[in-house]
Amino acid sequence: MVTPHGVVQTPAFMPVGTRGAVKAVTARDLEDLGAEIILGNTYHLYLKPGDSLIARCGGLHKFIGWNRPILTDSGGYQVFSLAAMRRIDDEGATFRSHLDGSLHQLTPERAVDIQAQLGSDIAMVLDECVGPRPGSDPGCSLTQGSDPGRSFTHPGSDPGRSVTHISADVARTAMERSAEWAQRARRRLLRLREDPESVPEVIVTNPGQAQFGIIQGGTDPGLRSESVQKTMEIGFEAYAIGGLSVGEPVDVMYDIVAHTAPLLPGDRPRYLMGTGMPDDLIECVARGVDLFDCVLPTRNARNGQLLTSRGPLVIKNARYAEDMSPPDPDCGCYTCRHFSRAYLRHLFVVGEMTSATLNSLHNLHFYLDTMRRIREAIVFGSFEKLRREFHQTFSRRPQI
RNA sequence: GGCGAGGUAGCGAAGCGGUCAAACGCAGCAGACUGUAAAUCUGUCGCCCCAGCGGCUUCGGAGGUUCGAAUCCUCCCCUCGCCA
Repeated sequence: MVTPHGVVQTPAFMPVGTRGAVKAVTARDLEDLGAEIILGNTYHLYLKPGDSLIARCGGLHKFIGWNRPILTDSGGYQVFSLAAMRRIDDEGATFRSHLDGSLHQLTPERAVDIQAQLGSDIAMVLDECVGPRPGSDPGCSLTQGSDPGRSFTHPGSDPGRSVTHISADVARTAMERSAEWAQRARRRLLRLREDPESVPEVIVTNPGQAQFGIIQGGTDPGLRSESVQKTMEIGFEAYAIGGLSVGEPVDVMYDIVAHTAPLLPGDRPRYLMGTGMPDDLIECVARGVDLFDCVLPTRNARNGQLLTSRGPLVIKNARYAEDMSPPDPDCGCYTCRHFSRAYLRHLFVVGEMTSATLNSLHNLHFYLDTMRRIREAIVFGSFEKLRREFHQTFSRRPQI
């Protein structure tokens, strides 16, 4: 995949740096780990420090000291994850800021403008992501929403662990609206490309920015097909599969990927948004995916879970208190080369910041190395063997 | 030696006649986490078990009052503070 800031080998994994930083690690760490592209978030960077500020500072790459490719998500995921504090209508999404409670409207056009100012190499269109997890009442809150001014839940409240079904209605509405929004986003970007003077309030900091459309449609293959058709009619540099890994059973996710990916152009990267566990990566590569991002390696690292060649390892468990072996004996990362489980457990238990850093370095290494191995296996014809290996190591998690 | 305050589960700390195996916090133990409101959240947390509105032993110690005591009374032990 060729971008203004360099080439990305695919299949690729993008570490998530929502607010302009991959939590707990430095840009140099990421370079050393071999990360070729990272992800940033429109919604978060718009709220702080603001896209205009970043534009005035020369764009996101310069601002964060990362000169390799960046993909920015549109804020579509926040439409989903902040369900309790936003309202959606055809125009766009109105958010109650999670930082200070202020109201903000994110429209498809605005999401394009913000990303133009950020100057990422790949901009995502604003979409409406739906799934079983966040909304307390997904069946209706997705479209109606209550007044975002009053419905304020606190981070700790964790509203939606319970899995409910996404009604076909809701999935269709979200899919159709996403397609409308995609159309508007494309129109906006083309205008910025062709006649930037006509939009003086936007500083385009990366003229070579690509724009990806996003396929929605929930867990219904028919809706997915429709979404592919509508989105490809508009025409984007490439396409992403959204609305998965949002609480549905993993097998359903696999099936939808298997259905959807082959419908997308084979000569363009197919991006599966927000996935997944290590075995999900290889399973979805097998189904045609080229690009991934996921907070799992970094978040789980901070929460004490290491992903290793032997499977998940919860470093905080008491059994590692005096275990002087490395987290993963087969891993060559900085953490595994230098530190023991006993020490890493201690760092976690006492809450040292280094814990987050060392755990994150390991997990990111594991993810990036997994992608390297997948690429090699494809070239050398050992893909199925590698796939079996991952399947055995990360055997199916129990489904709800 | 005198006066005062207090001794509750690993620690801190509520409770002051029944609904108390005892709130809450911490520590401990386990789990969750998938386009990051997350260095977060959830469960568990006296002992036993066939895990139940189950059994057993608890609230410094010993007696007592009461149908019933962590809660009331008596004596004792021990901490801390002030004064000698």
